[in-house]
Amino acid sequence: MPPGLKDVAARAGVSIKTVSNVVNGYVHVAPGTRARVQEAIDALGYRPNAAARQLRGGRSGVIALALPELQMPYFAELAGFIVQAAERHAWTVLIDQTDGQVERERNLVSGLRRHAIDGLIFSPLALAGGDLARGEAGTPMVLLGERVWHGPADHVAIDNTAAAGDAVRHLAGLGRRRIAAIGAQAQSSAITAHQRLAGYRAALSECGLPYDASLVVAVDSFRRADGAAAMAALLDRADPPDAVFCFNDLLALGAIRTLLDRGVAVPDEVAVMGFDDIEDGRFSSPTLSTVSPDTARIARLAVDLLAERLGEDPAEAAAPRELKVKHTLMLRESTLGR
Amino acid sequence: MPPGLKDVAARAGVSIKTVSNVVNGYVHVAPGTRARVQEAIDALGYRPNAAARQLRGGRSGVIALALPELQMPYFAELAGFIVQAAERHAWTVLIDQTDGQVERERNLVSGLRRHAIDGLIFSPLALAGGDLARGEAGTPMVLLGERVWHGPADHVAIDNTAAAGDAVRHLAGLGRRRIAAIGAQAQSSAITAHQRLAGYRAALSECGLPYDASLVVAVDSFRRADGAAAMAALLDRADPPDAVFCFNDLLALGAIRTLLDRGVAVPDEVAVMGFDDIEDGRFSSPTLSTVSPDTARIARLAVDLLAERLGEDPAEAAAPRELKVKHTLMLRESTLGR
DNA sequence: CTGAAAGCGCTAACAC
DNA sequence: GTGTTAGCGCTTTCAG
Repeated sequence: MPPGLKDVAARAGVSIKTVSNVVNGYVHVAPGTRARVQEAIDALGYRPNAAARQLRGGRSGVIALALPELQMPYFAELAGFIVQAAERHAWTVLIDQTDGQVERERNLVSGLRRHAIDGLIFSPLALAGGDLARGEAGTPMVLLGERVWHGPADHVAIDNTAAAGDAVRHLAGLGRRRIAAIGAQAQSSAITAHQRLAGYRAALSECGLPYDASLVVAVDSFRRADGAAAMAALLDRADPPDAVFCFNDLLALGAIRTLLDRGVAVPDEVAVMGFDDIEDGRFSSPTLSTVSPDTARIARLAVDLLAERLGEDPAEAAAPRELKVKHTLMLRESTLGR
Repeated sequence: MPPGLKDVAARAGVSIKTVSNVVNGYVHVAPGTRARVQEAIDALGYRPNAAARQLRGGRSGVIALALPELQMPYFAELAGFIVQAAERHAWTVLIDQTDGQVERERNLVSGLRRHAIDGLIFSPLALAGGDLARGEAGTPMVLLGERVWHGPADHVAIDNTAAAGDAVRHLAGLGRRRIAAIGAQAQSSAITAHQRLAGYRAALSECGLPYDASLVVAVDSFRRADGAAAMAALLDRADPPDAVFCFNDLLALGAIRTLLDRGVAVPDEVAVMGFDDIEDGRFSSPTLSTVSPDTARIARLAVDLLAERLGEDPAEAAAPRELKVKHTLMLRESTLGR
């Protein structure tokens, strides 16, 4: 049985309140008393009981981060940055993996969680906006990605459509004319894929290039293997593309692998762009040109938004806010050559 | 103010205990009563208060996972597997990043945490065994990696020394004679690096190859950039190696990048082995030969060990257990060629 | 099968 | 400056 406040109080010969004061760094404690209490604390190895504190005070000091899967480098990097940012607010981060399943995402958002959290940062994959109109009761949430959600949630995102457009314009600027896209998704709920596809189409027409639906390859998930398979399908065509825009870096890395396997030169014969700017792409061969979303900044903003919400009077809460984060193009060997 | 048990009780016209029974799935509740209570629960949107539950029952349903950094793919993959395994026990996982700093690792282990957890899975990097003799009071811990810890902690690990030896023997079996090592560490606390180095040396002598200290390159951390720099140093020598064993995959991928940059053929001129078998290595060019530790199994075992500890009577706790997990060699292009 | 009441460890009024 | 006391929301004896 771990020692409680009253054990410490007994040993120090003071009241429980005085111990509490010392523990919480209250100012008005006589130095002698403080010392005696501290001694007792150390001797007994006293640690405040987090559950009791929370029951009383209402806050757990824990925020949840819900994301599809830590195994995907982009989300792992994001999670790392979130944990770092949370530290500055003395928060600990709890991880919920949704595997991109609608059901699990729904549960999270509707507050069906077993554990007390002060806030939620949510990176949805499959979340259909409509059926989730009623937000989680009480706990503030910030959404990563475009606003597909019509509850009282803040969100921070880059402009996916514009970013995808930039990538395609870069490819077109290189003189590429048959630009394929890898990463379309069947389910209409895959908002990210839809936005990137929209950007791709917009940029194409803007550059005076025809839209050829057969150059758009759908994938089941955004993994290397999917990218590799999609690229193989593209190469099997009579008229293969001279460039590919992949909706994330993993797809691009998989595509490059297929290209090199088949002896196709990158970028000479086929240029490749990715999206996310994960570490892998900076050391792959060839290094990967990609859209860089400044993930560290996204993480910091998300955590800070949560902090603001927790600081404000719930009665006069500000309206949901949307923060746009700038993206940049990282141009490397997979489009520029060496 | 969220509704409590008593609100539900009032609405259903029963006592607080009956509601509690329904919530906890007690058997002996009259069907009619149950229905009425359930109706009230739904109407009010009642959710049990986790803090109060824990205060009463003692368990939080949360385990902590302490690791150096989610940004490193191996740890991200590990974390993903741990979260998955924890789900099967209805646990949520809370992440603590130590950045490999001794101070932070020490704090974690000595129980200086703000949040209530039922157990801890700890992947130490810099932890010096000696100064940490007294384990965390109460909460069970399982250590990932060799036993450098002399408190009451279980641990699960692969045999690093043997695994490193296997890697080097593979290289020697290919006819390589000047086998370098990248990943030695200055601090004596870096146990993993030491074990892999020991395996390297043992295998070398076993194969009748001389040990040349100048072929062992130390690094600050196990990142791609470090591997790239180390490889560059190796290539600048008068007599560069014909093979490199890197202490993890990131170092290996960095090394390969340098090799290709300099026009050195892999594996023809220099063969490269890594360690960890992260996803990246399966799609890199060339694909990476590596030691595969079966991370999913490690994660599952770690969580199950924790579960056992939590299930047992603390009075008659079993002695600390050590679980060895088998490793395998994944041989790919970076040593075998295409 | 259901109700009443005690108390988990802590904090915050409020006395002294 | 320090002590007393009343709950936070829940589970759990113990009665009925």
